[in-house]
Parts: sequence; C-alpha cells; structure tokens
Amino acid sequence: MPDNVPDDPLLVVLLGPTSSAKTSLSIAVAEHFRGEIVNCDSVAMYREFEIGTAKPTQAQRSRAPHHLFDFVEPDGYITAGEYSAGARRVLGEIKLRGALPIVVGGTGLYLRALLEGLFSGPRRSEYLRDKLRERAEARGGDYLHRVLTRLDRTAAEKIHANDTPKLIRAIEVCLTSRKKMSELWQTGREPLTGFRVLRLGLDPPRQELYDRINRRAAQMFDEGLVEETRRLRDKYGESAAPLTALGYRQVMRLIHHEIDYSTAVQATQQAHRNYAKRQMTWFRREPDVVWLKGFGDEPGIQQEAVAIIANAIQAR
RNA sequence: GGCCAGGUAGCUCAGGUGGUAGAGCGCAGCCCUGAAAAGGCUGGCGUCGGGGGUUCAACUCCCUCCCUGGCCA
Repeated sequence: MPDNVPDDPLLVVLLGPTSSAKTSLSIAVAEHFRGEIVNCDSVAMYREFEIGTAKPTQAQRSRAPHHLFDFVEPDGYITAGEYSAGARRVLGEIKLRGALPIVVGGTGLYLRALLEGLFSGPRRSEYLRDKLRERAEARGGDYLHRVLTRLDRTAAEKIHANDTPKLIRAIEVCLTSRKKMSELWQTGREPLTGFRVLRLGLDPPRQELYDRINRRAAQMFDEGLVEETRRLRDKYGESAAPLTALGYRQVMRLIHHEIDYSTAVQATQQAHRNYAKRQMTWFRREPDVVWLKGFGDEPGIQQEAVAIIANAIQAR
C-alpha cells in the first residue's frame, strides 16, 4: 500500500458490481466537487461498442469531463498494464488542474493494476500464445500445467491446471523474460503515489441487483444490441476482442444460430448476474472500502457519498 | 374413456440384479499480478408424485390413485 502523504490530493474510487449505478453516482459526485471521471471498465474503453457496455450517455458526459472511454480501436486490445500507465498519466493531468479525480469502474484487475501496480513482467506475445494454445489443444488436459511446473514450480502450484489463461500468461512470462514468474513477483509492484485514495463501494441488496441486471440486459436487446453486434462483426471480424464480452458473446451465438433470441436474452442476463457476483467477491478483499448499501442513483446514497468525500477533503 | 410415454435437486435430465441417489445449469462462498465483461476452484440442496402391499430392507418389485404430454376414440 502506498503511504499517502497527508498533503496529497484526494483520489476517489467508485467501485461496485455491474448495474449498481456507478455512473449516476459518479456524475453526482463530479458535479458537486468539480470532479473528472476516469473510466475503469475494460470494455467501455473500446470505440463503437455502445449498447452492450452501458457507457455514460452524451448528456451525462456533458456534465463532467470523462476520460479513458472510447480510446481503443474495436479490433485492437488493451491490457491491464497499458491501462494502468494511461490512467496514471490522466490522473497526473487532473491533479495539475486541481480537480478531483474520480476513478469509476468494475474491472477489478485494472483497478488493482492502477492503484497497486503490477510486477515488472514482459508484455504479451501473440506468437507464443497462439503456439501454446495450439499445443494445449493437441496434447490435451494438463499439458500447459506440466510445462509450467517444469519452468516454475512455485507458480504452477498457485495456478490450477484448468485455468488456461493464467497458465499461458505464466509460461509466457517465464519464456520471454527467461526468469521464473515467481521470482519476478518478489520484485514487487509499483503502487500509485501522490494521492490519498478513498474507495467507495456500492453494495445493493443481491436480489434487487439481479432484478436490475435482468431488466437492463433485456433493455439492451430492445435498444438494438443484436444489430450493433452484427455491424461490428461485419466491420471488424469475429476476432474483435469485445465480441467475447457480456452480451456480445451471447448475441454472437444467436448470430451463429446456436441459440434462439429469447435464450440469448436469458443467457445475457445470466452472464451479467454471474459477473456481478464475481465482482463482489473481488471487491470484498479490496482494502479500506467504505461500503454504501444501495444503488448509486438513490438520493440517499448520493448524499452519503458526498458527505464522506467532503469529510475526506477536510481531513487533510 | 382406451393405449403409450413420463412424474427423481430450484430447472433440464441420468440412474439402479432391491441396500435411502447423480450430472449440467442455477444458487452460495472463494481465487485472481498485461485477453479479466476472461478464466478457474469449492460447497448446500432431495419426504426419487400420493397411498397401500411384498421384503430384514422399496426410489427400485406388485396393486391402486393423482398429475403431465402424445396418440386413438
């Protein structure tokens, strides 16, 4: 954890599961404190993916400066490391302007990369990844895990044999850096400095959250999620990264005639609910979160948030 | 009304020469160091449709009733 100097300006982090109305709260807070919003939802960073990402509307964006939305090409990709570097740069600029930075989002890994940093490992290698995936396909089962055990037993013990993406990353790190990943972990992280961090978390009642998720996911279909997906698929190809994201992935199955329309809607609702649950698990172990037991668009919750932030600003 | 199929976990379904049951999904908890809206791990859950009979023992065999679907009248 960064030791924040009392004189450092405040950084507000708004976290919570999908559909907890983080956007609404972020704008209320930004208007109240002359804040600037910094996105921390991975898929909202991609251009042209609109309906399925629930980005802030133009009307909402006109009420406060918004950063790190729509800056990745639809057929490109962003990683946690790149996000962390980009967000730190933006935070520095906001600091110079004397505004209140408000990081808003639900992508736990990106948030951790921003606040606590990552270990200094190598970038990803598409070539190596393709090759590893290919071999894993051919040699089956625990091939990747066996490879990692040979390269780095300590890391292999921490990663389950079925967890393919993490195994691939670990092997990639070992091979391209010529060091063990578990040794690189020892080198530590580089946490964000120069801010006093205040984490506010939204934690609405589970069932109400699920109800909202169900409604919002269905609404995305009403608003043309299928058409948007089809257009992006035609324009950028099936391998565009966000086509595997919530909603888009299910619509792709619909487009491929693997499932029908109502199944696609239900599967999307389900995927969002599962995601919300995983987010809560992640955020529960985030340090020093002040939890707000409701949705971010409730006046009472917004007042509570404003009071907590005002208090934190005073407390320097 | 007759014939057939079926009634087993919240849902979809598997199973058993008689020894009180499983899988996927859901749900819950958890993990996470550059694809993370990804990926993975763990765990509850059952009067096996009701009643009766046979048996040391019935979810399994027999009788009966109820319910659902299909076909025939």
